[in-house]
Amino acid sequence: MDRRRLRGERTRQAILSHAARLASAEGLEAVSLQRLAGDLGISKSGLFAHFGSKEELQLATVEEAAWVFTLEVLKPGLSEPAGVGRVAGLCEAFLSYVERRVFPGGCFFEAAVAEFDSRPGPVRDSVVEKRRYWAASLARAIREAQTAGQIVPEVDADQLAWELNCLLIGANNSSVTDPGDVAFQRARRSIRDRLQAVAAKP
Amino acid sequence: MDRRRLRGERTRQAILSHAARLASAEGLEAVSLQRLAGDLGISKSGLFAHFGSKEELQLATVEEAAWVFTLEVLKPGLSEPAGVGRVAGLCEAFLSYVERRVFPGGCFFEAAVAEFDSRPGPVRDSVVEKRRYWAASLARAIREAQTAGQIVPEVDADQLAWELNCLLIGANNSSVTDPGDVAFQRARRSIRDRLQAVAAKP
DNA sequence: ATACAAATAGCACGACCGGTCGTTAAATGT
DNA sequence: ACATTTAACGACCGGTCGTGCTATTTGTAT
Repeated sequence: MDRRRLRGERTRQAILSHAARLASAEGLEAVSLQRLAGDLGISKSGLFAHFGSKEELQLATVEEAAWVFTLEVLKPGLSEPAGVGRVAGLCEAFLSYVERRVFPGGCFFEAAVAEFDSRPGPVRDSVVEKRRYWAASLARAIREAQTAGQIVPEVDADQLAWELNCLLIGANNSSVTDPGDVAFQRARRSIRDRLQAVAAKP
Repeated sequence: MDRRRLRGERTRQAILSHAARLASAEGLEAVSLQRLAGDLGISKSGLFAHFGSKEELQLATVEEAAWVFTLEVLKPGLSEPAGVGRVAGLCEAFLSYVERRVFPGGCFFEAAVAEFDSRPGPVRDSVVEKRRYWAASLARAIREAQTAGQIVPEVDADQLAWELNCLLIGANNSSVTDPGDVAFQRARRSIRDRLQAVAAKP
């Protein structure tokens, strides 16, 4: 029946979860089958049987990370009602996701895109697409806030989304380099100021 | 005498130059001795003899990249007289350095820090230190502009430097993902607007 | 021209890589 | 109870990695 593959599905999930967390810190390519299998206490061949190739494992890892990102960032961010609150909510959800170290190495996709940006192939395409979707979500929230009259219509939504995303990614990068939470303070302050500057007068 | 090592010094320079360009695109760890030697038409052991270990090769590569960065970004940026012009000059020099693909994979240090941020060791330390020096240079230029009365004294120089750096790095990241020069347009626009907003009235 | 040291090449090593194989043990269907 | 499918295993393959050790070439001073 449908419960037949339960056992295999569970180990597969465990593999992908661990692979995503590991890859965020050490890179997708650095996660070898041997290392992964050793960490999980299973054999390399047993692990490999779940995926036809290393590339398919990487693809599945990206999908797993996307699922986590949706759950941890997009869902809580979009739970805010449309408007500046939703824009701020998305930003704060991202910062919290980085700060709580949902992935030990910071944002999974920033690490992955840095690793694969100059390496064409399906893995790169998948990562880039996910990243674009995030940027588009941010831009859409800004446009919603404009039609709601909470952000002045003169601002270029895509430009503002790009700027906010730069600050978010900058916080992610700084947080893995600098100690303490100074990076998040800086990002929150910049984002607050930036949103206030474009807020429509009531 | 002192010219005896000329031959060796030249090949060493060729190795490091190629290694830095390669590493910016594919990562420091992905640059294998075999690949490097093959590209340069020399033997692996002949190449290896110039450095005692792979780590020393990586360290030397970082130093080489730092030298290039100084020449291509810091020097032209700091040639502007102190003030907002110097701040803008540093930003523009960085953008130009990325845009002209001095390193094929974009800014060498952004690629390197993303790869080594979660991998303690001398390579990481070196990269982080270089990056910090750049951020400090930017902050110093801002403070100079404040004492020159060209930027209002209320702004937090470190905060502004962090923001500008985020935009510069964002342009670097976007440029390897998105086609065309939209990333640089966005960055230049954001930086111009940001500097105008903090400019002291004449 | 010869001697000598620096620069490079040749070669082999152990470790690890992704990947394939046949086999075993457990779960499932009848 | 038995037959079949699935999950996991251990051994192994060819290849590449970084790294030593030794030979050979090459440039220069005498």
